[in-house]
Amino acid sequence: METPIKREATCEQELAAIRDSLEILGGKWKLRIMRYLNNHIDEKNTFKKIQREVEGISAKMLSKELRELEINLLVTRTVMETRPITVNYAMTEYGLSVFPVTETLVDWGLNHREKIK
Amino acid sequence: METPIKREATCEQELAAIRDSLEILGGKWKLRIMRYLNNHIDEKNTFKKIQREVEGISAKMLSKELRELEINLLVTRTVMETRPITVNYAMTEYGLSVFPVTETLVDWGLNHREKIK
DNA sequence: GTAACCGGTAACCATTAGTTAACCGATAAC
DNA sequence: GTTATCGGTTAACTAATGGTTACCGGTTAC
Repeated sequence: METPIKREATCEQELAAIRDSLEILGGKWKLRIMRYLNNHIDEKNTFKKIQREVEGISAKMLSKELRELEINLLVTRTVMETRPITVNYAMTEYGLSVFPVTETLVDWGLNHREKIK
Repeated sequence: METPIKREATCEQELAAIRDSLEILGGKWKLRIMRYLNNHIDEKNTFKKIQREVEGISAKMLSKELRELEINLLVTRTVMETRPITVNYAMTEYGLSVFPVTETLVDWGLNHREKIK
């Protein structure tokens, strides 16, 4: 993975950058899926397995979200010639760059739960 | 601001934490508003000023999003006795804890724009 | 033969998110 | 007296999100 370059930006550019990020990573499921894949990077992650572990997601949504992540080169989809056929989803090199985003959200969420308790 | 404690968590807990974070910070506008306020922390940030600078947001959405941020103790709302009356919005101490989240999204967005160019 | 697992898709529906435009009272500027 | 500013609210609407159920072909286990 290439080291991300630290960039300078005006407030306006920063807000546009957040908008761009959310266009690709926003919504209820994408960052959760990315985090799951990041936590299981050396395993085979089939459709059903992801659906079991990303709690609450329907087949329809999972299918749609994975397709969009694939289009944005964050995830790869590989049909495995097993019996029955399985499909393996994996993070790309580029997908790894999302890790800091999920990390800050995990930290914030854990901290928030403590705070409101 | 208290130093956030680093917490250990299972994958399941991490995904739940992301869900919690997104319940409060998710959607098209909240993180952009938070970033704007963070970048103008020592200024008076009136409703109209925020609306001008968070490009594209309507009065209705801004009003709704600020109300929700206020409910979650991330932002304060203060009516100023100026003529005409203005309303000042400011980040709370707790609101500052969102900074790392917006920071990673800014970085990712800037990097992504470079990448797809 | 029947049931179950895999990786989905299709149709339908309800809810939420977000946009647009008009409007409000109060005050100030011309 | 008219227009503009401030901080919104309201209504009407469309688009996007998401859930539910049923179903598909292919394969394996009983």
